[in-house]
Amino acid sequence: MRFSVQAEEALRRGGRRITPMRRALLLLLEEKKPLGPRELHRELRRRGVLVDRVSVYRNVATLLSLGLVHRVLGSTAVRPCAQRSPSCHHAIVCTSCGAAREFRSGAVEKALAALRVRAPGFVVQGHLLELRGLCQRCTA
Amino acid sequence: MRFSVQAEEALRRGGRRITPMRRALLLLLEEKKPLGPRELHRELRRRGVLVDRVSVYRNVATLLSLGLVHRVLGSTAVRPCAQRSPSCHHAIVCTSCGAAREFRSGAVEKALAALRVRAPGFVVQGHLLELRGLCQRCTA
DNA sequence: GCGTAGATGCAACAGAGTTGCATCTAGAAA
DNA sequence: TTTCTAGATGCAACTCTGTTGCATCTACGC
Repeated sequence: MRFSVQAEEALRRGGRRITPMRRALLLLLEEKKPLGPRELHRELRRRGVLVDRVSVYRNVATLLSLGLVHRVLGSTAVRPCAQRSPSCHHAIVCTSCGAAREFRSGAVEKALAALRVRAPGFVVQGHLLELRGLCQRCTA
Repeated sequence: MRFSVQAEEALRRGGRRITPMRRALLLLLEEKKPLGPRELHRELRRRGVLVDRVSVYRNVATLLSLGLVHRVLGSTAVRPCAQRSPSCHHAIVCTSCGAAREFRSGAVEKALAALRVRAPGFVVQGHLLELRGLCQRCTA
C-alpha cells in the first residue's frame, strides 16, 4: 500500500487530523529521498504550500512518534517506514544522493539476536544498523 | 596501550602538537563516558582547564578526522577508539548512563560482509552499527 | 451547522556550531 | 639557548537549527 495512504490511516487511528499541509508533507516524503525539517519546509514552499517552519517541525515529530518515519542515522532527515516492524530500522543510504531503502537480512538479524546473550556486562535492548553505499544511479 | 598515550603518538605522526589542553581532553575522554563538545568544555573548565569552547570544537574535529574517536550514533558525543580498525565502529551504549564499550562479533561481521553482494541496486561501502542496552551498574 | 480538540501561525528565545582574525606557543632547527 | 614558524588558541560576531508560549483557526465528530 502507498505510504501516504497508510500514513493517513494511522494518523486517523491516532486521533490526528488530515490537513492540507500533512497531505503535502506525506506526498513529499513518499516521492523524494529522506529530507530534514528545514529541507521539507523549503520544498513545501517551493510547491506553493506556504506553511510555517514550526509546523513542519511539529509534524515531523508527530510522524516520528507514530513510527511512520525513521531518522537517517547521523542526520535529522526522515524516511518513510512502510513496514512498522523492528526490521524496518535496517536501511541502506546512498552516500552520494541520499536515497534510502529498507532491507531485510535473516543472517544479520540472527547474528544480532545472538549478541543479546553475549555482550559482556551489558543487557542488550536493541540496536541501530544502517548500511552506506552507492545507489544504482550514482554508481553509473 | 592507554588511549591517551596512543592518541598523542598519532597526533605527533600527523604533524599536530601536544598542548596542555589536548592532554587534558584526551585524559577526560579516556576516563569518562562519551561526551559532546559542550560537555567536554564544561568538564574541562570544572577541572580548571580554562579553554575556549571553540577550541574544544576544533580539537574534537581533529580527533575525529584522525579516527582517534568516533561519534555515538544520534548524538555529538565521541568515544575513544583504541583499535583503529573497521570493527571499532561496533559499540554498545548504555541507554541509562551513556557508558560505551566497543565489541567484536565474528558472526555479525560475516553477516554484514555477506550483505555486500546482496543489497539489490546498491553497492555497499560500509555500515553503522551500535547496540543499545544497560551496563552492569545500571542493571543493578 | 456547532463545538471542540487538535493544528497552525507568529514572535521571541535558546542552543549548537562556525568563521575570521589577531595572538600565542610547541617543537624543530640553528 | 635562541630563533623561527606552522599550528593552536582566544575572542567576537554570526549562522543555523530547533523550541516554547500563546492566540487564532479548522478538521471532523456530533
